[in-house]
Amino acid sequence: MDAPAPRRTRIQREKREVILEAALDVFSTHGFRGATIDQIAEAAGMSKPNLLYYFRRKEDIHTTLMQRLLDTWLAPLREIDDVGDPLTELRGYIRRKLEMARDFPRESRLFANEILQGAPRIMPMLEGELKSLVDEKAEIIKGWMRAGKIATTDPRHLIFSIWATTQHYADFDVQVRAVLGPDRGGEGRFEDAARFLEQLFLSGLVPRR
Amino acid sequence: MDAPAPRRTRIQREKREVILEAALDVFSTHGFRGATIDQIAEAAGMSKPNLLYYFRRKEDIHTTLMQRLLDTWLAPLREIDDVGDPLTELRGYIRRKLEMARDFPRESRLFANEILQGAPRIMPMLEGELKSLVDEKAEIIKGWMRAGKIATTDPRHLIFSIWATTQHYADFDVQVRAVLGPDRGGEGRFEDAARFLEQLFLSGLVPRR
DNA sequence: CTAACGTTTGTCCATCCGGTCAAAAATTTG
DNA sequence: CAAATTTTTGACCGGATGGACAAACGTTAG
Repeated sequence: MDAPAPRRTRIQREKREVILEAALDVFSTHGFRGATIDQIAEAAGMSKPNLLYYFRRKEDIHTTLMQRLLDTWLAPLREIDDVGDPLTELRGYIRRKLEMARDFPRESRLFANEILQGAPRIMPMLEGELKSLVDEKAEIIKGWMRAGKIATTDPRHLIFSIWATTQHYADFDVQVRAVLGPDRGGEGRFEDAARFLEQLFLSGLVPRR
Repeated sequence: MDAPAPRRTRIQREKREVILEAALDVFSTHGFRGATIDQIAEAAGMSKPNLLYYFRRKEDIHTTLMQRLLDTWLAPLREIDDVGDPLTELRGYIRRKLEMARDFPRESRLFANEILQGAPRIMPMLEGELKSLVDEKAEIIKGWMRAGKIATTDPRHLIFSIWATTQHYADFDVQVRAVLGPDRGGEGRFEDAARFLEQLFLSGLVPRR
C-alpha cells in the first residue's frame, strides 16, 4: 500500500535497528514531544544528520516503533482460545501479560504515553484492530459465563482490569519501587505480583471459610 | 520553609487560579515538555508575559499543581480506617477512587505523566509521604487478614491493584471508549466499571455454585 | 487630584530543535 | 584499480519556545 518495495542494504537494516532500539529508550521515558532527535542520535551512537539519513522525520521513527509494538503487544490476547479450561486460559493470559510488563517495560511505557496523550497517532488502530480483537475475545469469555465455567460479569471490563493491573508494574514502576522500598521492591516484586493477581482474579477478597 | 509569606492581592489570587486551571488542562494532555507557556496563556485568556508575571517559570506552575494534587489524590486512602467492617471499608475505597477517576481525570493523567517519566519532580514525596501512608494502611489491612476478616494476601499489591484498575478509566480513557464503542462507551461506563470491580475484588472469577 | 503601586502588553533575545544540503569519506561493484 | 554508489559529517536555516524588560495602563489610597 504505502511502501512499494523498501530495498535496503545490510548497513541500512542494521542501523535502522540500532536507531529503533535507541528511540524506544528515549520515547518511552520522555514521550514523543519530550524526545529530541539529538538524544536519540546520541543514544544510537551517531550524528543527527546521519540518523536523519535513515529516518527522514522524527515521526517516522515513532510510527515504525508503534507499528511493530502493536503486533507483539496484542499477541497474549490473541492466544486466548476457546479450547481448554477457561480459568486456566485466563490465568495464562494474566501471567503472559505480567511477563510482558516485566520483560518489555519500555514498550509498555511507550504505549501508555501514546494513550495518555489521546492516542493521536494510533486512534484508528484502537477503533479498528484492537476493538474487533477485544469484541472477539469478549464473545469467547461470554460463552464461558453462559456455560457456568466462570462467574458472570462484564467481559470487556475484565480485560481492562487485566491490562490495568499488569501494565501498572511497568508504567508505574518507579512508584511501585518507591512504595515497596529496597527490600521488597527488588527482583521479587514480580513473583509477589503474580501470586497476588492470581488470587485476586480467582477468588477475590472474601475469606474462605 | 521556602516561601516566607506570600502576601497576595485579590487579583493575584484569582489569576493564579485561572492559570492553574488552564495549566492542568494543558499539562495533563501534553506532559511537561510537550506543554508550552503560550498554550497555557491562551487557555487562561491572557498574554504570555502576563502569565509570567504570576508564575515566573513554567516549572513553578507545574510544581504548584503537583503539590496541590498529592493532597487530594491521597485523600481517599487516608480515609481508610480500622473501625468498621473491612470489606465495606475496602469497597468504599474502591468506589471513592473510581469516582476520582471519573470526576478528576485530568489530575489522574497529570500524575500518570509524571510517574511515567520517572517521577523526576516528585520522587521525594513518593519515597516519603506516599510510602509511609501506604505502610500505615498496609498494617491495618494486615490486621484484618490476621483476624480472618478478609483473605490473606499481599496488602501493598492489593493497594496497587486498586490504584491500577480505577485510574485506568481516567488515564486510558480514549482506549476504553474506543474499545467499548459509542453505545457502551458513553456515560454508563463508570457504573459498569463500578459493578465489575466490586465483584472482582469481592469474589473474583470462580463461579458460585 | 496625584503619587504609589499593581497589572498588562509589545518587543526583543538566546537557545533549542527539526530538518536541509553539499561535500567528504567509506564502501561496493565492475 | 577506478567508477559508481552508499554512508557520514559539518555547517547552516527557519521557526518555536522559555524568558527578560521597559514602557504603558489601571487601580487605589492619601
